[in-house]
Amino acid sequence: MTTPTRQPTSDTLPIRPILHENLDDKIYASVRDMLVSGQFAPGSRIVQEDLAASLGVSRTPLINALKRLAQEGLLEWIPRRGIFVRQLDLAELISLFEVRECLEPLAAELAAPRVTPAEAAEMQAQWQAMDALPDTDESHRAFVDLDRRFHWRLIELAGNPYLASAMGPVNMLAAAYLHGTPRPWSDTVSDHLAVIEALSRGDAAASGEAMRRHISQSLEALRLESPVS
Amino acid sequence: MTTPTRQPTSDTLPIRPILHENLDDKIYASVRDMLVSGQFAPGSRIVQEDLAASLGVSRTPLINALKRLAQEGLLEWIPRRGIFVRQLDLAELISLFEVRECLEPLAAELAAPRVTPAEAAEMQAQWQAMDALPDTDESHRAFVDLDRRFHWRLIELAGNPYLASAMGPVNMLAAAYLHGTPRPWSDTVSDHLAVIEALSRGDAAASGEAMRRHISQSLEALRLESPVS
DNA sequence: GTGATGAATTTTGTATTCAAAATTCTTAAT
DNA sequence: ATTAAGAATTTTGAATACAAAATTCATCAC
Repeated sequence: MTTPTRQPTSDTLPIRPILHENLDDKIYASVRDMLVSGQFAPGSRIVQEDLAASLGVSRTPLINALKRLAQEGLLEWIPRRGIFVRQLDLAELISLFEVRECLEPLAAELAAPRVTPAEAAEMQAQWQAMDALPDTDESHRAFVDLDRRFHWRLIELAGNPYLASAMGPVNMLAAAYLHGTPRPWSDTVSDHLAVIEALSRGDAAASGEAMRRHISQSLEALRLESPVS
Repeated sequence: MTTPTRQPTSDTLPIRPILHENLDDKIYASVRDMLVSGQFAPGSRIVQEDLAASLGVSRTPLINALKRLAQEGLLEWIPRRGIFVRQLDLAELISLFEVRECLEPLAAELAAPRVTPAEAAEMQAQWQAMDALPDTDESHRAFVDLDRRFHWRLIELAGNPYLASAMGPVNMLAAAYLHGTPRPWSDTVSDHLAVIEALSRGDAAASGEAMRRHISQSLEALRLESPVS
């Protein structure tokens, strides 16, 4: 550290974002995970003080986290009334997938020229392995997890921060409320492999198109489903 | 009030969202408008206590509002460092328009079957009137305002809450940082009239396509622009 | 027994307070 | 004169405190 690279002093954005984690963020992540993994009964009320106590923090940072979750749609905050765990009906899930159908292909298009051959090969291997797995609870979890990581990775690769922040809540809600896949595994796997194939060729249009087909088929399956899973 | 329609009592979502405005929301709206109308120097730092004092509120609700604005991308919140007014460069504006190019056509598609002939006629009249206006500062404001209302109305008509919440921040950022239109007025007007024509026919595909052309041409114009307006 | 009225309790919304971290300013040394 | 070190100040992060609103509970009238 011989060069004390001076920070720009005032009225300028410091260079590095820094990740000085504060309590808000930790509580946010923690409550979000509880919600996504279904640890609260849908529709149930959250009492600030109780949850604060059970997390061992004060109400102040908890409120910040809850406000954020409410903004993202996982909670419903009704002023002077209370905070409730959102419950999505089928119509809302469909609305959610209409947005996904639009944004996921964009992610794939933008990601196509940025995927390295090595990463494409790795993705392909992972999904091919998935196809061989037995239908246990364990592999179900692995499947859902790989699915989430796959879609999120494409968004990262796309390198468009506004796409990422638009997709964040959408994917979270989808994860929280879609506890079973709407279609058989093997269909999902072959869809993903088609996307990966197009990505590995760096073909943006084909990648987007393959992704659009994938999501729109999930959407079709949803439209045929019964009200609640 | 002879029928005291009892609210569902516990562990259920009350029926109506209610709009019991709290300080957070009022401060949020107020600071957002200040930011959008360019009342803070881009990149400048916001000191919580100063702003709280100038608004006549305490830091607590202000912080909530600022957190929300940071999440939406209008502010940059760096923990233990400060809060700064975001400054978008051209690359970020382009990223923003890539997302718009994707979502606005969806809004138009979904809105098409829901637009009444009366509303379509009104929109058409408004935009035709715009075309005749002289190039003054006054009519510039009117133009920007009508543009914002037009796009937002389609999103409302689309009736997809997730589309709306994805578009909210995107449109706000676009409004905040796009202080001039990237293309000549008359082009924008004819684009919009084309969209309205398709909408009035209830043709979802054509509406979406017209909207996509509109946004993608703005995007093209942006790509040719110099770094800052 | 049913329903309404009002008191008691709970819970939220906001302000205030305090400690920890960062920045700025001052002073001293080379 | 320039740099470095340390003290003073500012500002943020988080807890606590308090008032206003809503809910619950108990009592009483019919």
